[in-house]
Amino acid sequence: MENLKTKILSYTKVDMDVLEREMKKYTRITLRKGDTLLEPGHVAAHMYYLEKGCISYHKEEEGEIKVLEFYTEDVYFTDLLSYVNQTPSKYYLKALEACVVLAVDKQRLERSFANSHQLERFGRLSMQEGFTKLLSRVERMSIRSNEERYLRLVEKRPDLFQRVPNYLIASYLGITPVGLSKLRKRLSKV
Amino acid sequence: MENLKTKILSYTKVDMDVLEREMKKYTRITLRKGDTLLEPGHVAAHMYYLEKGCISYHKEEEGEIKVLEFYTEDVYFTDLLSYVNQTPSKYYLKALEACVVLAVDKQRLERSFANSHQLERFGRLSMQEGFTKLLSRVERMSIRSNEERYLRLVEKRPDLFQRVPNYLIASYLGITPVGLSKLRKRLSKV
DNA sequence: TCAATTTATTAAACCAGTTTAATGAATTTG
DNA sequence: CAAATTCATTAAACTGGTTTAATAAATTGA
Repeated sequence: MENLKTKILSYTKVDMDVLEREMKKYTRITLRKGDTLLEPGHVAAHMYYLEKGCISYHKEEEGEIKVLEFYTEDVYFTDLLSYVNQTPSKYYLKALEACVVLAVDKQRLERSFANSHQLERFGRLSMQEGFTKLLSRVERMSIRSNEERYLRLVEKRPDLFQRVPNYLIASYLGITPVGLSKLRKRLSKV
Repeated sequence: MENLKTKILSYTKVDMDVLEREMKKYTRITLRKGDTLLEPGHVAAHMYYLEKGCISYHKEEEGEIKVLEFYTEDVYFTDLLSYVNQTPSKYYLKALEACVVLAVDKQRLERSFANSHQLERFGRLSMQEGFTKLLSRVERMSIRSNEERYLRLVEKRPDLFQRVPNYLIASYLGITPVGLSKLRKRLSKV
């Protein structure tokens, strides 16, 4: 749990005894490639911390996949839309590789926040960080040409191309696998 | 300040004396159409609450406008990327109509959070709400066809079409004004 | 209120990405 | 390890949006 502790402390000071007690609330889950952490119709009851691996946050409708986000090491994630309102999710959280995840359920986490100003503060700041990251994503999505969006992704998250299949990258970029293939070919010619 | 108080209390309980003291930290700013609250190169020093009007959060590069968000009544807003890291902004926050805005500077707000667990909690929950709203935006952006994205916007934020010029709507949707015009014509024919 | 400016529409030529389908490469699994 | 499945590329025909430019409509402001 060292990475998680370090993560929390990177946001704000938390007393060691509080932090140790907090760690006890998390359970470690190991996932094999293809395993599902959340699927449509279910309510997201947990907040997750990704110790190891890569998770896709995506929708599947009419046989089409729409990737909203790829999560990689040392980030918090869940389906926030379902988690916040405790409504059925429309999304999948699926392991793209073998993963190790730390899970804490919402009630417990809320209780921690209520009982400790320090942890509440950590909660606010980590939420803020997630927000700014998503804002960068929107910034990148708002680029009109596929080519520029692709190049930006190569620049910002080069690791994804090693660990995520091409057709999911295409979906993340908002194009078809065929479109991505043509785009790459065009780029390699110049 | 009644709307703002109600907003804060909708997130969590805050003692009246704390709330009243908090209100004193906000200053009311009135903007005329076209006025700028933040421009590129400047650091976002304030968090804002929009009492009245409509604000665009956008970028201007090579004569092209890219709208990331439209803010309307009773939401918090700022350039979070600049605000959080205190780095120069790349964006504009501009009044699309006459606006009334409440502003509080970051230092003061941070001090409030540090001094009051209740306010810290409010900070966390309002950040969470902003996050989920942005997530819905990403969800809508990830729709591939312009037509569906347009119809979704008509459904979700019909008011925007009354108060925002068409070419900004087009930018928000990720297409050109010409493209939007053609799209509307096609839809009206069916 | 009229002139100046900004915004919206239309047209025409063009192009990047889509769809469908086929082939080949790579990965998974019994 | 071979067979089955999944994934990536290519081709061809098509389509929806782009660019550029011109005109019309609406808004602004002197």
